[in-house]
Amino acid sequence: MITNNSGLKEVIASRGLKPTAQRIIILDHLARNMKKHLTAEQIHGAMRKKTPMLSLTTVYNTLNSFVDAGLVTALTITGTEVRYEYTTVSHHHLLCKHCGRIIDIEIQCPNAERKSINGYRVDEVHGYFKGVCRDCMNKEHNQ
Amino acid sequence: MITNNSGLKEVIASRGLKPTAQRIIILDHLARNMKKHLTAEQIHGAMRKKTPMLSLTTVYNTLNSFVDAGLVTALTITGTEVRYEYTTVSHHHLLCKHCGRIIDIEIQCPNAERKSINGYRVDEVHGYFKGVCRDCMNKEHNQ
DNA sequence: TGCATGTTTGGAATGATTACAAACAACAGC
DNA sequence: GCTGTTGTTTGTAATCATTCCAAACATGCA
Repeated sequence: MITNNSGLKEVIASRGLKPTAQRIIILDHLARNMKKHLTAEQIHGAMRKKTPMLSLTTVYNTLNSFVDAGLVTALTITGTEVRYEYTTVSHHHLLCKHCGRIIDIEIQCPNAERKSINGYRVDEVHGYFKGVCRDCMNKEHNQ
Repeated sequence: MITNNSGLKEVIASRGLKPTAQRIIILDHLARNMKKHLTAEQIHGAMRKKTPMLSLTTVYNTLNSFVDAGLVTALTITGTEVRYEYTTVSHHHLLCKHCGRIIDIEIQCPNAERKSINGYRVDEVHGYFKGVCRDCMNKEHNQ
């Protein structure tokens, strides 16, 4: 298996999680597909080729551990399934109502880094838009 | 049944939907519980007392129609179930990770009214925070 | 070597939501 | 007042993402 796991082991351990083989390959896959916002099912499907013994339950367990540890962000935009993203910089998202894609949106947001609001403690900030992406608008236009 | 349905019929009709008895009582219930962010199940449970024949499927159908018509907002914050809100003014939300409540957040947001971003068409803007509400922080503190 | 703890596994269970087909209601044209 | 059409409601069954659970496994420490 050709993997460039440099650092991932340490990243996992630094959050207090055991860097097991399963956790490393899952985080590696997320790191290689940063813009894709994959579902647990998709991750499991992609890993199956190289690691057929990896169970779907382990994928769910691992993703939940990563989210709890603040390593990965869970996006609940669609309402039907959770999409996972390896966290780098805080940013917003757009869900295209036509093709279902989720697109990263780099936009100025004064609330993105807030740690408290009206006396509430804030741990996560999520901003997302629903609309139609450029590709789908062009398709629409050409019909 | 003491209902003040004044206007609801017209509101429903104005969006191109037939103002059936079921639709009116569901919208009435949402209008009376604006801050509660109810689930379909909760709405169905509350209506059952007065209207035992109302089916859960109808509640789902009705809410979906309302959301499609832009009359009601679907909140997919929790990731486990959709919560519905009778739309008035655009605002943000906070999900308390301890008690599970969703709280309206009135906050200045320069992106709340945007109709397009980077060439994408924007139909809905959602901003939400995950953290801990004041009540739960106090409880924590007193332990 | 043996025990303790945390992880993985697969199959079964759960729970929210949708699909489906039959019954129903409203309403236009006759 | 009847009849057909269209959209709505209903209940049950199906779907699908996710979690539960108990057994097998891995790791590391006494």
